[in-house]
Amino acid sequence: MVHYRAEVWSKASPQSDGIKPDGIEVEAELELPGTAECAGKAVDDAACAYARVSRARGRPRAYDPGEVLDKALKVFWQKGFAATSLDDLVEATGVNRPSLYAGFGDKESLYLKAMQRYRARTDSQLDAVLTCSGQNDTVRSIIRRYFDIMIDTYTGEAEHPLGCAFMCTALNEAPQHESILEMLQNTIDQFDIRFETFFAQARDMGFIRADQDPKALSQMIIGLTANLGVRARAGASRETLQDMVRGTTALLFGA
Amino acid sequence: MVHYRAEVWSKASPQSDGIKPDGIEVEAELELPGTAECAGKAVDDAACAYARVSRARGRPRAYDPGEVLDKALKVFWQKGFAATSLDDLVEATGVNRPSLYAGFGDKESLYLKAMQRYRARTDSQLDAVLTCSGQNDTVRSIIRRYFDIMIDTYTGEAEHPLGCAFMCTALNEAPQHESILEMLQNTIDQFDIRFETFFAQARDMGFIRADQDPKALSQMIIGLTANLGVRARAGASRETLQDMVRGTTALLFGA
DNA sequence: ATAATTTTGTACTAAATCGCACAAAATTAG
DNA sequence: CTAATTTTGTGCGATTTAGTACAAAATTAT
Repeated sequence: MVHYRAEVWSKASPQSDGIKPDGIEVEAELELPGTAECAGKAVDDAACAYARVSRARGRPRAYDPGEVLDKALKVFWQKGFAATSLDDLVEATGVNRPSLYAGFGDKESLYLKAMQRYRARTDSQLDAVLTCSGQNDTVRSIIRRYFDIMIDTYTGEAEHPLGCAFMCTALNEAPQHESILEMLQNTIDQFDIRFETFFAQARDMGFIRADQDPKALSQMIIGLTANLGVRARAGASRETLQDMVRGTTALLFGA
Repeated sequence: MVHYRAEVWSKASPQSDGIKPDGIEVEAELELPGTAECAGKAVDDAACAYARVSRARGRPRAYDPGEVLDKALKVFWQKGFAATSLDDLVEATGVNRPSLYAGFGDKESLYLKAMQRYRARTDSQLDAVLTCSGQNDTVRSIIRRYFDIMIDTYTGEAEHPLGCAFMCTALNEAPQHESILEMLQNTIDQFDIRFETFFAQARDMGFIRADQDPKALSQMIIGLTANLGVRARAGASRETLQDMVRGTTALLFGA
């Protein structure tokens, strides 16, 4: 897959000829897979009028950044941040050391990027499931589908289940790495917002009892999620986790 | 504090003169703080008739093993297992490297011992609180006292709260260290037993509704505990955590 | 006192680790 | 075709790390 690069610069200098005036800083660079046309369209869609899309000059990258992040994530998820060496990452990604640095920064930066990808993936999965569209779905069935996704994530792929990547690796590093702490806080905040919104909606639509506080429900679901994420890493089987979900959601939302 | 050592051996060779017959293996060694008499009494209390209690020969230890484990725990709790170096431990404990090895084994073994101490401390705190003695206490008040203890543990001592030591450090290492995984599983199992027993009792005594499954309730409480342990490490204040407990316990057990 | 025993503390070794220097390779621009 | 640019890949250097060897120190046993 060939990649194209879009340089985006300030709208204060309106030129659409694709030539950046001197003295104007490039504000962002985007990696765009596919053909030049498709890359250009992506830039249009993003309403970046003052951008230049072109095949990057110089020797082309031999790796796909997304794939590399996925491979790096696997290693971090398994071994944790501190115990993962750059040699591990070089071996797992197939990208040599200076290229990793050039492409992703140091180990901490690479870890953050890999975790962002993990989060983005989960987020988009949850976006698809966690909306109270009304009608056929009950809150209980929606929440159970949510837990199905999380159980999949926590037990999937590897021979041994790896649990929740955030709890299992980021928690460990939080006191020593400010940036990781921030990412962790941010992730928790997003989770809170997601569920509080969901349950507030559900209550407004009459799907849960009025005495069930959305914030408290939210904390219960997030707590159960944490519980699943921990137990998966401790070796609990998918079935065990599913049983947990059955019992607890019955308690909260009725059998 | 001077320490005494009790050698205990097989009851198959009944001699109470304190002299171990040749060919009989020493079965256990106990460290006993205090005077020789007090050490002897401890052995009596433990019904170890065939034991010899004496001041250990050779140069006496310059450190108290329990204090050293506490100091080591602090470091592991803060930095995690992998990122804690032996130099860190030497500095924190004041015990030099070969003495650490002689006294506690390698880093993994020291970590396990420190965590066992953490667990033992929590266990004894919970033993004192988590019994359904009936009468004045409601399940809700007992559970809230339980959460008070956990919040204390998760936010106490250090300037920045360190969260749950098991979730924050052992989870990270579980896939790479069989012994840590086992300890983690064991800890989870004990928690399950503790709460399932408690809620089963509570239900038998009519303190909770018959439709509230003890296993499900247990999972909810453990999940909330996990939630607290995570958020503490992410920087949540004691008050925030207490609010969480108020809301969720009200949801489960009534306001 | 002297021997036996155990812990302490210094100093060391071998291996691992992070991050980078530098030349070669691959591509675009002119 | 030549210059400019960017990535690749080998290899290295400085530092950190886990674990240990060994002599000195402190104590008990005889």
